[in-house]
Amino acid sequence: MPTIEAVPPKSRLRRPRFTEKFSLRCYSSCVPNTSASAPRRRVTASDVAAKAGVSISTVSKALSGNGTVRYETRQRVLDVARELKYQHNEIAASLLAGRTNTIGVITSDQFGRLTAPVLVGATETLAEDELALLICDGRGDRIREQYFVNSLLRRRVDGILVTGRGVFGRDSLGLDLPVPVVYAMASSNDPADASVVPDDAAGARSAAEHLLATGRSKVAFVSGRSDDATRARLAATRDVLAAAGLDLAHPPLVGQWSEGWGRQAALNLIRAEADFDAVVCGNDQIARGVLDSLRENGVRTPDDVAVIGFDNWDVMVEASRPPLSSVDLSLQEVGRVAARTLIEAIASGTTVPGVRRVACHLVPRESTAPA
Amino acid sequence: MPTIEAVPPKSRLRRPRFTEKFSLRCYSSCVPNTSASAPRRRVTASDVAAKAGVSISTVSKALSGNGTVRYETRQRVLDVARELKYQHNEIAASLLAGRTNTIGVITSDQFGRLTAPVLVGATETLAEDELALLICDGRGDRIREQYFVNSLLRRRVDGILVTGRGVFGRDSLGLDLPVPVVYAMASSNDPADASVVPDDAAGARSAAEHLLATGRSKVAFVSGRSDDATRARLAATRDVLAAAGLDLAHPPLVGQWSEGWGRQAALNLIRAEADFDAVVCGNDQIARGVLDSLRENGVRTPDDVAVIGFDNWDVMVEASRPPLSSVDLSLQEVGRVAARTLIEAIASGTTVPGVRRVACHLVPRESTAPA
DNA sequence: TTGAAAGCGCTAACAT
DNA sequence: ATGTTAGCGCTTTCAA
Repeated sequence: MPTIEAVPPKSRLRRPRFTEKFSLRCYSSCVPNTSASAPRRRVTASDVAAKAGVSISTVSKALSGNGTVRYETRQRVLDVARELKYQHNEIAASLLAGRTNTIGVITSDQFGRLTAPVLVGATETLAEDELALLICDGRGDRIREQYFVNSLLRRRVDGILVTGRGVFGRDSLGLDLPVPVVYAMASSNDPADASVVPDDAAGARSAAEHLLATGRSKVAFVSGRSDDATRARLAATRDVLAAAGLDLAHPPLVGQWSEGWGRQAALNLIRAEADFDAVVCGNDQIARGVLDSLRENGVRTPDDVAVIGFDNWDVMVEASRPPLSSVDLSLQEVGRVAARTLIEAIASGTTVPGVRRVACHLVPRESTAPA
Repeated sequence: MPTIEAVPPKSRLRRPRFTEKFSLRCYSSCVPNTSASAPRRRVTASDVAAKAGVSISTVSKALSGNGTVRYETRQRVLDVARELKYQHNEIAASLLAGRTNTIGVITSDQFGRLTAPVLVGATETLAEDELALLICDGRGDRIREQYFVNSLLRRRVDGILVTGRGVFGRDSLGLDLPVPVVYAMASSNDPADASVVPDDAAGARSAAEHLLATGRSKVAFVSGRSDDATRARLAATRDVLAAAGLDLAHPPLVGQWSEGWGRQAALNLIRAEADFDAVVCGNDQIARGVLDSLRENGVRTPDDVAVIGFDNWDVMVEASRPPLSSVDLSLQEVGRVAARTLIEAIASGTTVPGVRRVACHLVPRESTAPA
C-alpha cells in the first residue's frame, strides 16, 4: 500500500531572509517583498503516487523510465501525472544529482552587436542539450564579474561562459573555480584557460586574396583604434600582398570604428592623391563611410575602387550602395563552439586549454565585383 | 557535540538519466555525455560545522543571521566558512523555500535591436533584487515557446517575462500558469495579462509637436509595413496636425523598415512635387534613407526639410548627415518597468492586468533644427 | 514488480 | 545560545 500523505499544505507565508551583515557575504541580503500571498502549491510526485495508488518511488521509476515498472502501472502513473499536470521538480532533482543542467553566462557587453550573435549560437547549442542559461551582465567590470561568478556558483551552475567583445586578451576569472569556464569572443590571458575567438587573420587573408583574385593590386587599409583585431588583420593583409610582391598602396589609416571616420579616411586618401583600387576596412561602418565618401567625390565602386568590410552586419551591408562585401566573423559559430567546448569540459571534468579559432568567411557582394 | 559526519564522499560517476519515451514528457531526454569524471566535491554547511565544532543549524544561523548565536561562535563559524571557501547552496535553500529567486525570460527576437535594450533594463532591475535570469529563445514560435515555458516551470522559476518586438498583440502564454507572467515590448491579446510597451502614440505626438514648434507645417509621413505601431504613430501625428488646423502634406507612404525604402519614399515625394517641409519616419533607418535621398537631390536638411526618426538608434542617428532627431522608445525603461511589475506580481501573488505604457522621449538633433 | 528508507544540503520549529 | 529533529521533492539502493 502506498503511503497516502494527508499532510496539510504547510503554508509558507514568509520567505526566509538573510540579513548577513558581517564580512562574509555567503548569502544574499534579500528583497523586501514580504507581502507574499502563499504561492500556489505545486503537484508533487507524492500527489501522483497517492492518486495512482502506488509509492513515490514507483512514480519516479515510471516517469523517469529508470527502474522496472509493470506496463499497466506505468500507464496509470502517466495518466494520473498528466491529469494532475504534474511537473517534474528539477530543483529537487538537481540537489540529489549534484548537477543543475544550467550554465552561467557573464557578458561584458550587455547584448551588443558582437555579443548577441555569440549568445544566440550558444543558447542554441546549449538548448539542444537541455541546458539552461543564467545570464549576468558583467559590463566588463571586475567587481561586478566577481560578484556574479559567486552568485552563479552559489546557484550551482555546471559551467560558466564568459563573452567579450573582441579577440584581445582579458583577465582570467581564475583557475581555482569548481566548474569549468570558457571564454567566447574574448581570450583569457591565462594560457590554461579555454577561449574561442574568430580567426581574424584568416578572415583578413581571404579578403585580401579575394581582392587580388578580382584584379585589384593597390590596396589601402582603414580601421578603428589600434587593437589586437586591427593588428592581426593588417598583418594578414600585408602578408597576402607581400606574397604577391605587393605592399599597401598607402600607410594604414587608423581612427575610430565609425562611419564618420570611414568618410574622413576616404577623403584623406583622395586628398593625398593615393593611387588605390581597393580598400580593406576594419568594420562595416567604416566601409560604409568610405563608400559614401568615395561616391560623393566621384570615385565609383566597384568600377574604380573595390571596398570590403568586416562583420557582415546585415543593416550595414544591405543599406550600402553598392551592397558591401564583408568578412563574416561567424559569431554564432563562435558561440556554438564555445558552448560545445564547455559541454565537453563539464562532461570530462577537465578543460582543454588554449585558444580555438573559428573560421571566418567572406561574403562577396557588389562592392568588390571585378572592375 | 556537533555531529561529525565522516560519510565518504559518495562519488557520482553517472549523471542520472531519463529516457522517458512515452507521451508525457515530464522530464528531459538527456545528453549523452556519460564520460564524466566526478565533479569536485563542494564544501557544505556540515563541513563548516564539523571544523567549527558546532552543529549544522548553528552554522545556518550564524551565516544567515536569523537565529541567535553568540558573537564568538558566529565569528568562529564565519572564519571557518571563509577558510573553507564555503558557498551557500541556493539550490538546497530553494527547495525548502519554495522559491528560486529566478525569473524565466522568453524572447521572440533572439537578442535583436529591440529586445536587447529591454533585456538590459530587465536584467538590471532584477539583479538589484538578486534575481537571476534564465533565458530562452522562443523565436516567436508557439511550439518552442510552450516547450520553454514547461522547461522554466520545471526549473521552478518564480515568474516569467516574455519579450517581443513590437507593441502589437500576441497570443497569451495562458492564464493557468502557476507563476506570474509579464509581457514586455509585446502586449498579450488577453486583457487579463500584464503587458508593458512604449507609448508610441505619445512619442509620435511629441515628434509632431516638436516639428510644429520649430516652424514646420507641411508634414509628410513615411513608415514601414502597416502595423499597430505605424497606425498609432500615424493617427497621433494627424491628431496633432489637426489640432493646429493642418493635415499631412502628402498621403502616408508605407513600405519596408529599411533605408532603401526611405530613399525611395523621399524620391516619391520629390517626384510628386509634394510641398513638404518635414518628414516623420517610422524608424531611424527609413529616416536615414530619406535624409540621404533628399541631400542627393539637392534638398537641404534642416534648411528646407526637417526629418525625424523613431528608435534613437545610436548607430543610425550619429552616422546620419546631419545627425538625426529621433523618438527614443525608452526600451530599457520598458524592461525595467516590466521587471518591477513582475517582482510585484510575485510578491503579491496576483498580477495586476492591463497594458502599461512607458513614456517615449524625443531627442532633438540637427535634422530638425529650426530652418 | 514494488515499496521502505536513506539522504542530497539546507532551514526552522522545538527542545534543552 | 545551541542542538535535535523533521522535513523540502526527488532518486536510488536494498528488501520484500
